[in-house]
Amino acid sequence: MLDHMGLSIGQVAERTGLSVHALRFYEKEGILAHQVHRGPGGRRVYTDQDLAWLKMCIMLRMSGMPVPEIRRYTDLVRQGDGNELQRLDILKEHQERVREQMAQLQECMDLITHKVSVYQDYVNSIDARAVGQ
Amino acid sequence: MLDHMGLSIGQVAERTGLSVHALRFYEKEGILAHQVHRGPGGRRVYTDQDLAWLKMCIMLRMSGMPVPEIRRYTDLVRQGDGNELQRLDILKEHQERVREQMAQLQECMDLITHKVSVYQDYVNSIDARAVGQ
DNA sequence: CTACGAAGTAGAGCCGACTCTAGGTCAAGC
DNA sequence: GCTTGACCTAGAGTCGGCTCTACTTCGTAG
Repeated sequence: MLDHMGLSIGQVAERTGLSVHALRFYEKEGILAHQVHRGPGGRRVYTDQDLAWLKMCIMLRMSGMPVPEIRRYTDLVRQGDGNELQRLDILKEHQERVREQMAQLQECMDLITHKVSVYQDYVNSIDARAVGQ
Repeated sequence: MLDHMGLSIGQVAERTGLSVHALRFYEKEGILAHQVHRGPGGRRVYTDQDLAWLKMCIMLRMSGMPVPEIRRYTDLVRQGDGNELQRLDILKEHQERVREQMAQLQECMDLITHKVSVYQDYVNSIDARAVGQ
């Protein structure tokens, strides 16, 4: 086992819920802010920062940001100071998309809730009749 | 053009936002409640009910219900009265998933909003400094 | 009578995001 | 010294949901 600082890919998989495959895939896709350090035998050693960054990427993915756009954002961060406005733009755009997505979902939810209550009433009325007999 | 009742596939595509390809695909996948009537030359003629059903399917898809599950639901409806409890189950399950999805999205939204405000403040502070010079 | 546009069918292709396979290295434990 | 298990790489495969292709058939307009 590695010493107390530095996590193996398996440990990161456990902590993030991603598969080791997905972790390697993300790395290949260039969405890790800084190159992952390698330990003996060429094994990946993740820092806590790597973990934190990954967790943010997971949030972005969960909310539907495509991998290539996460890479664009990551690239900006990697390039360092001076491009904060561009980073902000990406985030704001995504924020807008998430907002729309939530509105849509809410609309769907309203419809579903309506249908559920209609069916529930119907089912209840059938039950009541059965009991009454 | 078809007479006032009955829509062509193109008209349905327009009204639903789906492509004609997608409409044929949905039909092949069996997610139309009732078989689409055919007009002269074997062309599809959609009724207003078909349209309404499609719109509901679109809501279910938008909220992430997989096509096979929409089919399961559709099959129940096609089979007619007596299986309302099963329909209700499908809807309730989906409702739960949508609820979870919205909670997740909200979590992501909170993170993004936080990051946006941090970057916004930073960008503003840079601007202020530039103006002050 | 020719051309066009909108429809039809069957089936292949595409895209994104993983997921898995094959074959290999290495350290620890029996 | 052999097995096991976690890791490595490169690249192939999968899956869902369309999307597109190829080719045909109509009905109307020029």
